Amino acid sequence: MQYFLMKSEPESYSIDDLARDRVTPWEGVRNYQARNTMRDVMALGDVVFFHHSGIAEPGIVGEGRVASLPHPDETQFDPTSHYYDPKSTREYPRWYCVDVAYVCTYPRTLTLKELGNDSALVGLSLTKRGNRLSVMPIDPAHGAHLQHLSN
DNA sequence: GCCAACGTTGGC
DNA sequence: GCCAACGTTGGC
Repeated sequence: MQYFLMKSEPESYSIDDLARDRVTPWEGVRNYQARNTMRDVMALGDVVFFHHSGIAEPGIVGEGRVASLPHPDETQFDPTSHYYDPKSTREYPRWYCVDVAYVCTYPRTLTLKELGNDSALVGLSLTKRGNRLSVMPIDPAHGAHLQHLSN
């Protein structure tokens, strides 16, 4: 079992939205590295840390689980979608995603600030300066520590 | 709202 | 294939 982290601006999609929906396709990722992680690395049942970005106290707010095999991101085919990609075709889809199922909301936010000061999390790419990846793998030891912190 | 980081685009 | 310009992300 592997650990990953996915970022979202709560204004656009929050952990509460996922709690309500139970499962959602993680659409709208338009970065090749992030796509490759979803398409080639993730497996059913893997743990996903849910990170809120773009707010005063960014941090990890809960957990999800990979709930599907990779599949084409439908929004790339939709001309009315913000994520429409005219260069993508049904035959050769450019963008893939996985479904993410809700697991839990943490009783408190694991703030970026806190995580950046934790000696057990040295090397965590989330807290590296300039990191913009919205989907990233998390080292197993770091993942276990994050779950420990959330209790 | 600023700006660092970094991915993408397009001219050459 | 280089690289400048531009756009986006996201913390602060």
